[in-house]
Amino acid sequence: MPILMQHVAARAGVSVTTVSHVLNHTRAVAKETGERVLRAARELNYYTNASARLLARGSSDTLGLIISDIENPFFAELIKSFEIACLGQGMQVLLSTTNYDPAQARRAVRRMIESKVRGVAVMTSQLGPALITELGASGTPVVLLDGSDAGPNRSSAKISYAPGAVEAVQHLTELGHRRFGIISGPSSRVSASTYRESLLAAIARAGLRRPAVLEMANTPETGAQAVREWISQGRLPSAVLCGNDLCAFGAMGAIFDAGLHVPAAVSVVGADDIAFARFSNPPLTTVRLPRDLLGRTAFEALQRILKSKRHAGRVYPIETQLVVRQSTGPAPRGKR
Amino acid sequence: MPILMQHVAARAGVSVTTVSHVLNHTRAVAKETGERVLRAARELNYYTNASARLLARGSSDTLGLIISDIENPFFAELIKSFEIACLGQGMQVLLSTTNYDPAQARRAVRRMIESKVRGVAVMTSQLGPALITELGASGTPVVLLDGSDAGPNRSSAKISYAPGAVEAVQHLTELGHRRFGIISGPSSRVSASTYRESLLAAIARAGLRRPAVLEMANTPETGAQAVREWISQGRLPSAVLCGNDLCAFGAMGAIFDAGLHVPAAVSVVGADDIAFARFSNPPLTTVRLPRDLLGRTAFEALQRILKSKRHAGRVYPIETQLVVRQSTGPAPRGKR
DNA sequence: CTGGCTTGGGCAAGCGCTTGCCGCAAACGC
DNA sequence: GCGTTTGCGGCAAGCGCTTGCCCAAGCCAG
Repeated sequence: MPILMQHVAARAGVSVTTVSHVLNHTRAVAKETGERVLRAARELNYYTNASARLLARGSSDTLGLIISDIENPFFAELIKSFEIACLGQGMQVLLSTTNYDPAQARRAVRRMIESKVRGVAVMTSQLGPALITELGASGTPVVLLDGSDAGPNRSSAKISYAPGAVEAVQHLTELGHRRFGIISGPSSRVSASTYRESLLAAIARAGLRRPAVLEMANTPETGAQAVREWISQGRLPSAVLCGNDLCAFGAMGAIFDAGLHVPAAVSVVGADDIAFARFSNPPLTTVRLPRDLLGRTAFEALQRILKSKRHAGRVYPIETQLVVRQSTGPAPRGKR
Repeated sequence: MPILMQHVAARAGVSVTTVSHVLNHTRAVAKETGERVLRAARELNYYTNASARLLARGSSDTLGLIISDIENPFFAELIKSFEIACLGQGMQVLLSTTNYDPAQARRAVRRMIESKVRGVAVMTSQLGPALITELGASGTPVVLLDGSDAGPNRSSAKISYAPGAVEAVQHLTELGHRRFGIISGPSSRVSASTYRESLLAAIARAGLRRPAVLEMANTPETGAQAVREWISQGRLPSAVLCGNDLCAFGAMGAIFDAGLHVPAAVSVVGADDIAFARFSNPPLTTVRLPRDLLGRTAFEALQRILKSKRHAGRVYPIETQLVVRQSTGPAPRGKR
């Protein structure tokens, strides 16, 4: 039913070999012949059969991208920068999400391998080591987000939270804050606990006592819940550091709901710096994790592995940085 | 190099035929044989070659999804609900974005056709009629977002903005507002102009004079710009209706920057009801477009076409609805 | 005139899987 | 006791494209 290469060949009066070569620019063809082929293809509305091509070629021009939750704008922005980088080099992106579900993660990995992607960027730290190993065993180059060691066919982006965490704490102490609170993401997420530890270390180094730490889910709902909890206990810190921006939004909302003002009564710091952070009210001070850089880096890391003879991987450091906006201000008197 | 079906067959002591049938549950096989095959596959770490399978089968279990901008949370949420619906039925999603770029849109469409997806949900109204026709010509079932007529192999979600628009205007007039302003999305987007017209109609029906209309890009930046423009002309409306939530956030930001208060000085209404609308400050009153319903509907529409003998399409109405939160309030005295 | 090169293009063997068709036993029906 | 199911499983022909190998013709130098 569909138009095949043979039809194009017939119409152009050449063999399928020639059609294939013309379509793929894969060997010199007389100008006039090439034009005839192209014209025939256009007139017949020909589409190559991607699977036949892939099967014959044995390798695709696609890179896989595995993320956890597409609803989190952080990932959305990451996807975009990764995609732009790919498209720019004529490659395609095959996206799969895990939604933090191990079964879905397994399927995502299988899909990547079965689709013969050239490499995959695993932009979630949720994918267990077993799955990573599986990818490795299949010989697929991988870029990880968990800062783990690089190796053959494996690179890794190591996000260093320390600089941002230190800046944030310093910023806050300079504003007179002494009583900190941390609303951390779930410890099961490596990124979450790493960030929390960086924060804790920075606070300790500043000579302050250990802050209250609540482990939540990094969602607006739980951010709000954490604040309510503190309030009900009568121990709301004057500065709260959140596991991500979403959580910070929820926290700010709960603070307002309690009749308090940000930053007059309490300062709030987020993490990630998603696009919305600029548009919240007040605009959110946050520890920025450069998503666009991350996407581009993931792509380049993959490219580099693919091009290197020995498929050697590397660790790519990604630095965080504090972005000061208006959700942080001087500590309220007497409450410091 | 990779493990093929023949290897599994050899190890299980059967033919590739049997392996294939076991793996696909496609014909009865002695229990014991089946187990041997499965075990062999597991031990060898076998992965099906997706392209070979697709080529042999001739049809995939994948649905395409084309959206414009993944950074817009509206789409992210749509993707998620579509994906969940697909996964629930054992289908996969192939996502492509256009980024409002015609060239990329072309590539997205080609990719869908070449990948032999079973159907594609075109969740952007940006894809020109030419491309839609192209999809149609290839015999791919399609669900559109533009409310265009249904037909063979083509269904369409018709978003009716009217109910939400009417509710919004009514809500605002009940609060005493008389001077409206509309920050519309670009007329080139069908959805944007449809919404604007619905708003205009509702305002006219309320017996009010034609509001100021500014055509912008539906981004926070341009939302802010629109407000600044009105302020500098000294004609800021008491109620502003925005083309989407992003734009509303920008508008609210600009209003605050001008030292005014939302909703005391001016009421703001968004559109879409993205997740963030609940977490802005004040939480945004907005005309909700049910994304999750949209995603599910798109999936079901495709399924229905695929199952129906005559591949008949339908129009699926999607209703909007006002969600009142705190960015709207009584019109300021003397300014109504 | 001839051997070697270059240019243009066709033949056909795969790529790894699915599936219609068929064969073989054992079980069954009468 | 013999045809007929029934259960199980193999053979091999594709699916539509890519690509190594080969051939023909034209051209130039020797």
